[in-house]
Amino acid sequence: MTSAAAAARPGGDSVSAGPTVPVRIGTMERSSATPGGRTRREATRQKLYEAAVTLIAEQGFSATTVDEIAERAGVAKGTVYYNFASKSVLFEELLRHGVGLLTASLREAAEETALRGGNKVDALDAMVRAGLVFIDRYPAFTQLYVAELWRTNRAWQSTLMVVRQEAVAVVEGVLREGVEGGEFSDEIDIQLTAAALVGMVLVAALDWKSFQPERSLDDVHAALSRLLQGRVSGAR
Amino acid sequence: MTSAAAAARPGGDSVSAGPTVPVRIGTMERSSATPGGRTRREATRQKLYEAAVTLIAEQGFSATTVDEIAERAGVAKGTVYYNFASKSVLFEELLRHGVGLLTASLREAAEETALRGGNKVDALDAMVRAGLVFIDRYPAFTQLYVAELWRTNRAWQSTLMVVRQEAVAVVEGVLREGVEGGEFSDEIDIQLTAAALVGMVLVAALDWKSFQPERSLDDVHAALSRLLQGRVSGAR
DNA sequence: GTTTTTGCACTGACCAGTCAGTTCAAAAAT
DNA sequence: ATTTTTGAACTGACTGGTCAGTGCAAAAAC
Repeated sequence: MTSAAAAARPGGDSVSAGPTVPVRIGTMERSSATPGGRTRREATRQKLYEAAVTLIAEQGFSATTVDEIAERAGVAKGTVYYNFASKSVLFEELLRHGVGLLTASLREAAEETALRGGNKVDALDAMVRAGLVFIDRYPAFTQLYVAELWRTNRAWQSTLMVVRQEAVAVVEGVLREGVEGGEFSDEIDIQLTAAALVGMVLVAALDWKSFQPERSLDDVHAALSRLLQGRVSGAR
Repeated sequence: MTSAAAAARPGGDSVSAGPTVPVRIGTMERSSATPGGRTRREATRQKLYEAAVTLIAEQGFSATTVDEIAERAGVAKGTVYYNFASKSVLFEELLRHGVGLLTASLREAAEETALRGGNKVDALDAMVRAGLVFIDRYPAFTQLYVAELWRTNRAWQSTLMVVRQEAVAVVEGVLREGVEGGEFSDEIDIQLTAAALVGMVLVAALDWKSFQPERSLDDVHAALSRLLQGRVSGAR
């Protein structure tokens, strides 16, 4: 209710006034570090992310209840609201968190290839692999992300767009450098090609996880590499 | 049947017991053929499909209410339940309807290419175009389909799998024929490659519709053709 | 002693599905 | 030709249940 006002008001009257729901904690908090180095709070949030991501991937956002999330995370419902302002906010931060991991991973793959003196096709290939590794590790997140990406009229729409662009931009960057360096035709449509490549990996990987989960990552990677490098047409 | 309804009824009840809710009518009913040739019922169902597809694409299944669907279709809520057993059933039949259209379109593209004596790459290219045409015409359906495809634990899961397989099988068929005829390497992974191709078109097309809607279909098709035929690497 | 979590009762909005009743055009009866 | 009947199609107020979010005192963790 008036939690916003209470949160905005700095301490002072700690008599009976304050539920003081801290919606957002500062990064430099002095909150005691646990043996693990993380704050207790962070650990709880992580548990909630993990619970939410699988449930929402399976059922969708609206069909997943806060009670379910709390139960699977093994915490009380009140704890969810102590840590997140609302169900939507929990979801939004989960999206940011997840795509952040992916983007970092893609970027690292591209940079590492460059350092090793690989060409742009190598970089693309490394990013395909990084994408597969990510999806292999976080299949539920991927599922949920795909399900939400092209929706409209949702609260977290803008968050999603920002975060999507960060990830796709990494691919576009490699394509652009490839064109500038003469390795790729300058007639390619960078934006559309980037989207198509992402789609290729995304859908192939989801197909892999859904229908042929026994196959190895290397195996799947090899099949996609072949397609990427145009080694499909032409027998042998 | 609960006693509540009977208790609330003031009197003068009808003789026969049955409320007789006809969920499904026989095809040879005396259902009046309207001027359009379609039955009234069919027209109503079509309106409901159209209303449901956009709403669910925007908001998702659970977040879309039956009241909303009825309102947008311009019918009363009861009419929805007169025509469909439940909200899920409406959605399920909508899925079947839509994917049926896509599958037919893909099949036609492949067959027509074969008739014209085209090779398998031509067939693939024609199917890419057919996919784009479909998405161009039914963007909301596509959106909704992608959002639901990899979910688990949902009532319509099995329906979706069946219908997905029908569509993907068309692509797999062309790839298989291509391998058998020596046009494609026999080392390609048919299932995974088909999924990747579908993903390429799907994601590129959704990107097109979402972020560059002003571009023409031909333009987008050209970009994907280039990628499909491996004309990306290699300057010029 | 401060922060975080718990447990649980509570509220109010919202929503899927129901059902008694209405409409109306075609069929049957007159 | 006119009236009556029929029943598929449709209507919308209503119900029973669900769920996001609240409030708070006490416990646990730090």
